[in-house]
Amino acid sequence: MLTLLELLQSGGTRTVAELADRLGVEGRTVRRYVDQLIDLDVPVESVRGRYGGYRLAPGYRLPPLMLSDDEALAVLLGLVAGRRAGLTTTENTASETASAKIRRVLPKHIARRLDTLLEALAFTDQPGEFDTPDAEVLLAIADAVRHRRPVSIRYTDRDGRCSERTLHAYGIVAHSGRWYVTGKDAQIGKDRTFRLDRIADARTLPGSFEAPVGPGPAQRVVSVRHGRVPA
DNA sequence: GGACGTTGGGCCGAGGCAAT
DNA sequence: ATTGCCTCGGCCCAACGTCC
Repeated sequence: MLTLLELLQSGGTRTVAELADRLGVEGRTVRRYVDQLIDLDVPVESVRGRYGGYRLAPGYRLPPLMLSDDEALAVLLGLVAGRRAGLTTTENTASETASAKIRRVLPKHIARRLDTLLEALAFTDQPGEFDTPDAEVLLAIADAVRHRRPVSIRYTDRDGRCSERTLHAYGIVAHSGRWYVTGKDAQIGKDRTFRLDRIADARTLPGSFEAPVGPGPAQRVVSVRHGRVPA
């Protein structure tokens, strides 16, 4: 299947006969492999009729990923722990579907051991009900932090008041199951901390700003939570 | 519209492999 | 040794798209 995926990634539309020849299997087997790739959410498109064949949907360039048993286990446990700690985006669905995909291709003996571990595993913290941030917002702000570019955000505060703000974002912090962004509110000229799940939209703006001196983003958030910096 | 090339899907049998 | 499951190959027919 991975060899088939590599052939399709080389571009163009390829017939079953050509793929079967390259793989050294029968055409019927190629169609079965394609079915399995589609089951794994690989966007393989079929084109009927003369000059038809199989091809990958435009833009799909994810390489075949080979993980050892231990690596797959580590990724799954990380996803489980991240979900439990509230460190997910888009209402947990991306994390859950990623887990399901890896779980689906795990060897049976590893899957059994994983299930055994998850049954025995307990967390000392009580599960929280966290509002997860929008993935697009998270990525846009991360990009603004990295390139020191101002970012325009639409923010709803705890009282439900909505406002447009321009932020010089210093960094993103995950704390107690929530995501925060720290930075200078350009309108009032003061450092602020915003909960990411309360930001509905984020757009990077032209220009740049100087990196602040002093504590990092995490220390700034902790200061906010202890009331030493206006929130 | 018919011929042709191609995919889609069902069915069956052979062979490999693990469990019993 | 037997059984059950899975993969693969072969065959068939239907459906679809293109070409003449």
